[in-house]
Amino acid sequence: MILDEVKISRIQRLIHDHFPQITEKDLITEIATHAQEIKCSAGEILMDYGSYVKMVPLIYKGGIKVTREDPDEGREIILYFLQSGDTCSMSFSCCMTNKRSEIRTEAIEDSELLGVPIQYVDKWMTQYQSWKNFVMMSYDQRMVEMVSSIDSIAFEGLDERLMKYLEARSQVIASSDNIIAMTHQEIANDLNSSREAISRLLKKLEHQGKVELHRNRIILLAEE
DNA sequence: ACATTAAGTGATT
DNA sequence: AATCACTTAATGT
Repeated sequence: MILDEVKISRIQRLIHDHFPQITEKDLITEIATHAQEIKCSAGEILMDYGSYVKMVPLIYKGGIKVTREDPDEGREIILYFLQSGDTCSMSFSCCMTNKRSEIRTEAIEDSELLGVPIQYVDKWMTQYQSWKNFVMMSYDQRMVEMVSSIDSIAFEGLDERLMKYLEARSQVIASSDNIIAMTHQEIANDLNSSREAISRLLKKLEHQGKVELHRNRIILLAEE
């Protein structure tokens, strides 16, 4: 079918543009043939705590936040953000071991991704060097982020965590100009803190000239 | 003009 | 630093 060929070459381009680590031509063709194009809009939950994972996502557009949740009293804490070029490492370990998801992933803006069925994820590991590298690299990257995330929680004050959060957030969102469209309450939820605390810290950051505050939106000002 | 919701503030623990 | 109670301000109808 001509349509299929169009689809395949489109996906090949996507991989080429967003996943330069993946190099083998055969591999790219395989991804293009077997992967599913998935689109989701902001706010959609892609994977929830307890659900089985049957796809590994290759994100090429948008932003996704990965959170851990306390089942009692819906407290939530950010683990990391995913954006174009990223994949969810947790999904590897989940689908390899056929365990339920320990995390929740939620689109924070309209996102697009390629879903690779798990049987191929496994198969390509032994077959393609660059796939193996890609998987290992993303594991490594995520581990580093997790460790630094744990550091922030354990050793840093809320103020530093907030600043990091804002920076991470503005990176993920393809912001026209560092505008973060969120309420203080939403940020507080992500950081497992209270709205008032966030408001006060944001005020401090504003006095330091690091942000500009408006209703429903925070503008991150460039550092000197 | 009014209601609703976001944000700011002070006091309490 | 969390929570409460309250005020002030922005926004939608």
